[in-house]
Amino acid sequence: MAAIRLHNSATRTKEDFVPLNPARVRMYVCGPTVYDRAHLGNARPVVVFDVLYRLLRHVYGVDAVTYVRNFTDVDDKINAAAQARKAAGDPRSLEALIRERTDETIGWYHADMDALGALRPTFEPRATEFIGQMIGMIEALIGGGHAYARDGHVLFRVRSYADYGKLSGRSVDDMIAGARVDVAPFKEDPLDFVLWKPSDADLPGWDSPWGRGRPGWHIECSVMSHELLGESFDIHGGGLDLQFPHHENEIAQSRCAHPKADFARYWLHNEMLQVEGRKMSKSLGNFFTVRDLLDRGVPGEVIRLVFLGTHYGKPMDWTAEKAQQAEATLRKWRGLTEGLAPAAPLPAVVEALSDDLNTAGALAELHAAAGRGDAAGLLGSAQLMGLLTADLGGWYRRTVSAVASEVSGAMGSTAAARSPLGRAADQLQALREEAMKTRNFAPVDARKSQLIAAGVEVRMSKAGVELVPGPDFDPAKLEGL
RNA sequence: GGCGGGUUGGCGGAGAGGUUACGCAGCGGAUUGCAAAUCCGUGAAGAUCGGUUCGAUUCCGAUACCCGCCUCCA
Repeated sequence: MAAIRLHNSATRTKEDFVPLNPARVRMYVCGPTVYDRAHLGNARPVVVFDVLYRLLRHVYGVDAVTYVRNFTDVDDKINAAAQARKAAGDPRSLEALIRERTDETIGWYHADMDALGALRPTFEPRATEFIGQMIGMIEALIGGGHAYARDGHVLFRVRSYADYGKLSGRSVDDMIAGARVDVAPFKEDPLDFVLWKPSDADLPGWDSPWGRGRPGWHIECSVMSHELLGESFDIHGGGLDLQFPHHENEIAQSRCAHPKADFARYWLHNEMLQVEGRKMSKSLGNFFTVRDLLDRGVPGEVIRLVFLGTHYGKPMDWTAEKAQQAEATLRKWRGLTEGLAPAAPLPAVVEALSDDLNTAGALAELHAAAGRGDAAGLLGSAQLMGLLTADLGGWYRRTVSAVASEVSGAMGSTAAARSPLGRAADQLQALREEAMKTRNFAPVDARKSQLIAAGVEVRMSKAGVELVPGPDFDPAKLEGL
């Protein structure tokens, strides 16, 4: 079995992955703040770490891997959404409105990520379910001299952790010199960050030794990873934008609260997503959600394949052209593998994935397998990457080709039972057989043009007629034919 | 301003100090009533300038350009 090698952000080198316990491989990935639909950028870490999850399950066994991805359901944007509904006259309590909003968003998130073929993590904890443990960890940090309470706030004392900045390659002094943010008066040091902050009456809050309040952002991940994975675990992942300050702060909290433990041993960060060469942003008008793409008819499997074409450590550019190419590739592969049983994943594919998730290299091996006609190997390997699975094949089955009945005489009673596309294929076949006798191909060409105009790909050969609906297929245009 | 990453053929995008990446597009051929699809074959690269080396696109340095983070966006 090829050893897995991963680029560890903490050491900036590619290292052999050696789990603390091969029978219990543990991975934590920072999940979404559930205030709205996931945008396309949110989907990248989901797909990246889904591939890693699948690889770890393949290597260590399905039951040997524990994958935790949290939901952040305490957040000012969530509060704002709930307050807006309350202001609009909703009689329910703020807590009920927040819960409704986060429940709804989590449902969307699950539906959208399922559509990308991402397996559900082993645990998906919500921050609000761990408030008590957060208060406990904050108290421990205060007790250890790593945090202090001021005016209802509790702040982490950054100077108390010597390695602060190590993960992201920053020095505390440089950051203070370049700081752009106004420093709150209750901070001992400009970089100290909030562990707990007070809530007034129209904000959600929990009772604590420091008054009614709510947790800061970073503490939840330290607490939930500790509760579900322990003081030391193997992999911690997330987007590169989280490296600082979020992950830096997580490390500081966790290592100060549990000084004898490693916390996370391998840090993986995926690079950001761009759209047509530019940062995705609302102001540039290129902002869209996963659901937007799915509704526009881009299958989740296509999104997934586009993502896997770029190594996770490099910025990925989403383009319409890539989506088209990916769809063509999947159409071809699904055609090759339809109805087959998957073989074991090809060693070359496992090897590529084991080399720091070289998904682009693995895809090249898939192409090679297709080229040499190893359809079962292609299928098994693709499924290891979450592609060509039964769950993701709906879009393909809906556009599966219609082949004309062998003999024109068979059209009679069976024609009515065939799909519109099947009937069109039968008709074209009949026209063609007639034309082969008369040598007048004009009627065939005319019908062919109509079908192409309806978004259908027309294939004619000695074997017969085959109609394949393309991405622009419009069944309504077949009606009049 | 501080820190980090990147620059590969028409496009996308990998690995490897010396040997074909791969996909799409292009070109040639097979096939086809014509096409499409499919199959076979094929040209094309390594931002710039230096250095190390027998040899670098691959290692080191500089320059240019691009991008990200520093603002509770993955």
